[in-house]
Amino acid sequence: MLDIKLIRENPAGVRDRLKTRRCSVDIAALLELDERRRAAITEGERLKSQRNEVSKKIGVLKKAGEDTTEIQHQSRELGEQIAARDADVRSIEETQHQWLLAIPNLPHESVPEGEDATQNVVVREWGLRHDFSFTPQDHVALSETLGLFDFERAARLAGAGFPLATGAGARLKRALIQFMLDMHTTQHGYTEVAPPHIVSTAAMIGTGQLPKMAADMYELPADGLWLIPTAEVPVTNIYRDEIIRQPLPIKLVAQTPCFRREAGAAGKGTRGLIRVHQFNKVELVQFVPPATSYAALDKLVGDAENVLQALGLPYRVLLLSSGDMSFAAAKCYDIELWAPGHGGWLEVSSCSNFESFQARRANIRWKNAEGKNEFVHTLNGSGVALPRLMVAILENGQQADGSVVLPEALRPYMGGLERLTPQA
RNA sequence: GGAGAGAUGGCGGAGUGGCCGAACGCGCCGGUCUUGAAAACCGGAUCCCGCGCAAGCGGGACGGGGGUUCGAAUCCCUCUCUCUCCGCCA
Repeated sequence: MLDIKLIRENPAGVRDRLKTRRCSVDIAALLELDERRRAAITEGERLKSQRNEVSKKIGVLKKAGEDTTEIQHQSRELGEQIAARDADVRSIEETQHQWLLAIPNLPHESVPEGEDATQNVVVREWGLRHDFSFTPQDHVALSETLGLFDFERAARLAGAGFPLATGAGARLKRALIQFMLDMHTTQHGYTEVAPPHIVSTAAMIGTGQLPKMAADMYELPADGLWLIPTAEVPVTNIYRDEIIRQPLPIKLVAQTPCFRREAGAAGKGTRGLIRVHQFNKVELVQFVPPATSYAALDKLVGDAENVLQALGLPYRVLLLSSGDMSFAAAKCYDIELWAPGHGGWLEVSSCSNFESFQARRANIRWKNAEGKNEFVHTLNGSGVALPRLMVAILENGQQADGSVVLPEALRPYMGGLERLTPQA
């Protein structure tokens, strides 16, 4: 949520920056509404001040045993006027609040202006995309011969897009989770948390999924709850409505399933594990002092990259253009893995600085150096998402004989196994 | 799911209709004393919003929301959460 004061102080600047993400807001109308809101508040407070005086007088007169019928009548009338003013204020505030909730974050000045993903900027590339002496297979074919996933039978359980890992595939998934959590907690300074996978509407509003993304999420209407689309939601909301007293930054890592309806996304290019309704993801979340949030973002991207480097997988880092960023982000880097069988890059991580956008929605503050309450900056990034990571491991590690050589760093988590071999 | 108890400032804990934003204790900040520290003593400190260049003025907040009343931390309703007991249960 943007600060209405910022909009008031620099309406043209806000409008222009929103325009770079193809969002146009009627700033003038919003400010006019704000004008009305403040006028109603001022008038209501003037009346309340009057009533307070009159009430005080009633107390004094009663104590003196005097008649207060007339003055009580006066106070009651004031009360009625106040109630009317308060109703105005509430209704205007509600309108304004809904309006502000629907406005995306302002892009940071370092974000390249662009219409969409085609204007994203490749910041760096790491690792070698090696040539195969044979035609590389895609992960669906590989996992079939290796017996890692059963896509056919999985459809019986919840339909397409809900993968069923089997045997070494299930173990690989577990090993990767363990491997990544260990790395972030022991090398990057994160504290592991294990949050609920279901959250309230308030939590979804706090991180910005609602009201905009309702159609993309699984809802439990009987309970007013939602399945999380990412651990970002429960983990960021841990500190909702709180003034954080402990020293910042707070760095948390969580591994959870993520549920996404991906409505309308089925079809080509979504085979196997590429785009699924349920997947696991290791998520990094930080609460930092505003002054350090951009340095923290760079470091956060590095934390995710370290996972891929340790696994020896070729990747590239993109700086997203203003038009391609998600609703709440001020700046965002994507990390994409090279998938030779798929023949393209696969996004496995998205690392964003939300500045105070989420903190303002979720009301997360801290005591800054001057002892003043201030909204924190929140960041998060995948570290990393599992299905596409598995795709890359399989497709990059495949051999001519159909086996897959596992990254060395992963072997201790696979009971020393060096390679996945076809089932007899 | 049923019955009961409770929710007050950073923490503990008073306060049951009218200068209560809230006694008191702890903790915190500043000062005096001290070579330094502790102790003791003195002083200070909540947050949100509106108006104002500012000094400041005003409004609101005692878990959330609503109500009664001229006036609510205090009375009523409701929701949430915590605790105790019973039931159910992986």
